[in-house]
Amino acid sequence: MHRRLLLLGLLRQHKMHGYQLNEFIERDLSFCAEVKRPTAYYLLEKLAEAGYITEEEEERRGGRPPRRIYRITPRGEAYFLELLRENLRTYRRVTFPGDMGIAFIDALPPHEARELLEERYAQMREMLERIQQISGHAGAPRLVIEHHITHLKAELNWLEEVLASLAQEEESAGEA
Amino acid sequence: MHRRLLLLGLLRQHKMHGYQLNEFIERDLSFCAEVKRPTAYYLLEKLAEAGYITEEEEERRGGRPPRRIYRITPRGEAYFLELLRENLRTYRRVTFPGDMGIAFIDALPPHEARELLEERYAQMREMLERIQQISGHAGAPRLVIEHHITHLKAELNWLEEVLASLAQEEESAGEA
DNA sequence: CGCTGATTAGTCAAATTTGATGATATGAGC
DNA sequence: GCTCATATCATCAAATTTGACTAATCAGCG
Repeated sequence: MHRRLLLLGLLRQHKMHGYQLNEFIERDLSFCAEVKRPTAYYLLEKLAEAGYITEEEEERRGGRPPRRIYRITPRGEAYFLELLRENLRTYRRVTFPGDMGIAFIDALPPHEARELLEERYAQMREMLERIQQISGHAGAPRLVIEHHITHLKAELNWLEEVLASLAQEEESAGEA
Repeated sequence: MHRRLLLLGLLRQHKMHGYQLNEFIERDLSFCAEVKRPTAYYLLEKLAEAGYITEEEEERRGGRPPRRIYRITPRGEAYFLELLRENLRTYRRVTFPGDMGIAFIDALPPHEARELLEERYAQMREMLERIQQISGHAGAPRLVIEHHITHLKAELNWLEEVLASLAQEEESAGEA
């Protein structure tokens, strides 16, 4: 449902055609939202079927696919608020794909595990910097950016501890 | 791929039939892994097709569906290590469904938003406690539990700030 | 001008994921 | 010894998600 909420929330601000919507999501929200192009078109169709948005076809010059302009309806507005309340009210836990590796980390020698996780660590640092850059950039919601910054800092801290404990394992293995 | 890694990782420890696997995932790993029953069966089939695991049918008394025992193969072992290295090496950003609500929080009066988020906050606290309980419980990987604890604490902190800023908005709105 | 690479706009087939369901067995309580 | 709840073992149809693709227009340039 959070994807529908996103689409409705954006259409609520301005009517738009699909491409615009996707551009915006990819450029400004890719750091926090995961909605690929075809998914967005799929959902737009669903939302239109359900009467939450309207599709108007706009003639385009040439043989290019005509673009469709989506606009939220009053029912869509109401649905948006419903989804919004539901979203704010409930906590949905996230799962970290990266945890699966951690769960089986003992399958590798500590030395190798540490090297691999150091690459991961570097990528997390980069991501943090990229997000801190966005801060100025309008279009991205401030609170969400701050959320991701908080989150990434916590992730970095945790990973530092893991790395430290791996270093210790290496040491005691070296002694033995 | 992280789901395949999980299945292979578990089968690497013991051969198992699908039901057992699913039981374990639901009971001990649901806090960190999201793999529903049918998904697991689907992936087991795929892994078997690819030769990473073998399926042996075991006759069951009565008319119950026969259970199939899955066992990892040497190729599966190699594939597991490949997936494990890849998983440890790369950072995959997570997206928070709950951010979509935050992004549009201004659509609600601060007062209502705060009330809703307070419910969310309570659920997060509960989740934290539940995870802290697991700590003793064997079967769940320690590092992953600690990861989630770190994460949840950071989430709680962040949400407290959001709540505080909403309270402030309410106040200044009250004055006006 | 004619070519190349980017941009615009959206579609399709295929892979993945899940809610709902089936059918039997086992155990607890009466 | 009967009934209802729960456990065992999965499958199916339907919804969702995405990688790959089409096909036209446009901007730059030698």
